[in-house]
Amino acid sequence: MRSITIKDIARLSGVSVTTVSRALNNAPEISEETQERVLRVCREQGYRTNLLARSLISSRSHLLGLVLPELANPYHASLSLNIELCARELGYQIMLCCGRPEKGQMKSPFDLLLSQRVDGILMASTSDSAYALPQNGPGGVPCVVLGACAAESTTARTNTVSVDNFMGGYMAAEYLFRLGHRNTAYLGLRPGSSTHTLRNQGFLTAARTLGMAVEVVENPDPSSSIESGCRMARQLFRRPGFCQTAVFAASDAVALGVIQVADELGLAIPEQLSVLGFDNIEYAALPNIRLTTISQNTPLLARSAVRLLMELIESGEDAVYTRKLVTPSIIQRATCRPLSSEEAPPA
Amino acid sequence: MRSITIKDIARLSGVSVTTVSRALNNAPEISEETQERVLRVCREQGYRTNLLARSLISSRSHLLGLVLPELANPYHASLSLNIELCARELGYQIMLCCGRPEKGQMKSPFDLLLSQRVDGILMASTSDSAYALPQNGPGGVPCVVLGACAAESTTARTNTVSVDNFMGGYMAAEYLFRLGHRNTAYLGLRPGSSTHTLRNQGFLTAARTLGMAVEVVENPDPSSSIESGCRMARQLFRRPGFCQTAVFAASDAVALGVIQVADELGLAIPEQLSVLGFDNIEYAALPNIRLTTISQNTPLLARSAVRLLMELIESGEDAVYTRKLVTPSIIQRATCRPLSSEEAPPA
DNA sequence: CGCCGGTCCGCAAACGTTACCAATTCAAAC
DNA sequence: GTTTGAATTGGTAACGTTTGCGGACCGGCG
Repeated sequence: MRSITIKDIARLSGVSVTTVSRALNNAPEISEETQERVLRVCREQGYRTNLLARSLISSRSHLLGLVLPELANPYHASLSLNIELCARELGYQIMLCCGRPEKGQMKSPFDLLLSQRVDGILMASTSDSAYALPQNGPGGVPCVVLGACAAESTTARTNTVSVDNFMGGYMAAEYLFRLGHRNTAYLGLRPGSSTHTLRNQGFLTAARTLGMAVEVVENPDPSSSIESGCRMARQLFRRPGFCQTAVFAASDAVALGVIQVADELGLAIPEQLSVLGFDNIEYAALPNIRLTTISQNTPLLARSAVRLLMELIESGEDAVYTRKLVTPSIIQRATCRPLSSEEAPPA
Repeated sequence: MRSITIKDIARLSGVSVTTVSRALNNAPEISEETQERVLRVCREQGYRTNLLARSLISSRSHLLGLVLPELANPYHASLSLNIELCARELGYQIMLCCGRPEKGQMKSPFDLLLSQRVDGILMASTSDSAYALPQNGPGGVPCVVLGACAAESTTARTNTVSVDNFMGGYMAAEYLFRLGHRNTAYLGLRPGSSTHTLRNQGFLTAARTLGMAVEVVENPDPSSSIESGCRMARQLFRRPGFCQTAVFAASDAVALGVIQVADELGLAIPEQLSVLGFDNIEYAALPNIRLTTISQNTPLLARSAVRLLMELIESGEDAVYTRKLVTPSIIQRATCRPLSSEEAPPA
């Protein structure tokens, strides 16, 4: 059951192990003839490099650790997938490790990954910051934190890649303005969260520049969900003098709440009200929802993170910390419509 | 930047490397006193075992390869998460590898994983069976195929773990019968797919036993989706003498289509029609859907698969192939209601 | 005193690679 | 004819562990 090694190949093709190694890594100092012969034997025997041994001696494992929060949402799924894909293209494998650091006697994800001698760590941020990175990085290898919440740790000594939430908010306002809307509402997320703050600021900044009115509705709940979207929508619709023709929900979950309430109240979307979301979660694409929304562009996010991590690994740089912002894009579906200029806002 | 090794510890605590090794693996042939001393030095120095070296010599990497299809859906996300969790509890790490075997010059996932010397491979089945396993397993290490479609490869020499689709169909019929329904419909999946066949057979078998009428609607499309659900629903509702009080949709996607069409036609759910799905996809839990459905129980599925793979690894058995079926469970939400016995079916 | 058994420890060989340094050949240059 | 140099190859020491075997020490027994 022993798998065949470089020694076997050497014996079988009548050369030394060194030569076999050279043939495999097509080193310059080997004759084409020998190389071909050796490689043929390798193929015949089904030889496979033992990467453990290679990593051991080169002290580079070409492994990347990926730390995920314990909950499985489509966002993280897509992130993981793209990360793996990009890493593999660049010659790296992904070692998975899902949250829950101190459950029972289990070691923390970081310890495990470091023991496996990963070359770097990619960490999808959790809102639950119960376990953040150890103070000075995970200890020895570079680390990139990835995702929206990463912005919160703006002072920490970490490398982060996240969506540009400010820009997203800005784009939302521009988009609605271009459609002709002049009276809009912003429905927020968990108050104080950086995601909320940035998207809000972006939206308000653009609105101010463009001269577009914004009614801000604060999220009453500690966490934002469809339910809190419902609550905010009801509150908005019942305000005296409600005249908004479009709402920007700071997350798709909130947008779904808005749609639900509008449905209940017989408010037609998009005829009477345009709704714009943020995140492009899977639900948004459902045929009976078709939510127009701002997409985080997970593939790009993933690629940027992997690239950054690569650079850190190659350079060995550990004194300078980078922060990348990825510009989101608008996914046009069916919940926003242009407003002709002579249309009066509803009473 | 060299990380500290067992040799450093040996030097620092004045013993041999052997002794340090024994202390770390708490071998019996070491005095408690020495062990404590060595371990203290390890802690002080922040020593971390180099698993590469350990794996190299023990020829057991405690690594499991996980092969996923290229598309990221919540089902696979949940699966991966649970697999990782379970594996870690049992002392194994997961090495991720996502589909797309022969894109460009990239090596196949299996080659990569085998080069990393994983102890076993877990493969989430794809409907796209373009790349199945190499004929005789992936070559050297045990492999478990996981997921619904796995049933199709019933003759192949593979170990599989999948949900018991027949039982699911059976449970569906029993459930609807117990609610009082006597006239039901079954809306199918891609014709010829094992998932469809088994769920259908299970449903029909139970219905026959119980004496419950079933109107079967075949899926017209090559792949089943919300749209095909819509089509089947329209076809059913327009049949002359339509009298069904409940439909069992063989997947949640199909069920969503049914709900949508019922909505359009003003057919109230669950008042006029009960709808039962299968899969418990994320959408099913949305507050404005609340689909009653049969759940695949991914955590259990994942655990079973990991357990099976472990057994195969430990035993070294490679001549007998196992097939595990996991019983699904019913998630009761809001789309099914009991029918009082005197209620007449709608005209 | 010699022997035995047990407890604790160290030496050195492995695991499958790569890297450094030398050795060999052969042709061209002096 | 000797030197130089390039091209190709081989031997061997690493990398950080684990493991088999043997040695040292000690207490107890005949």
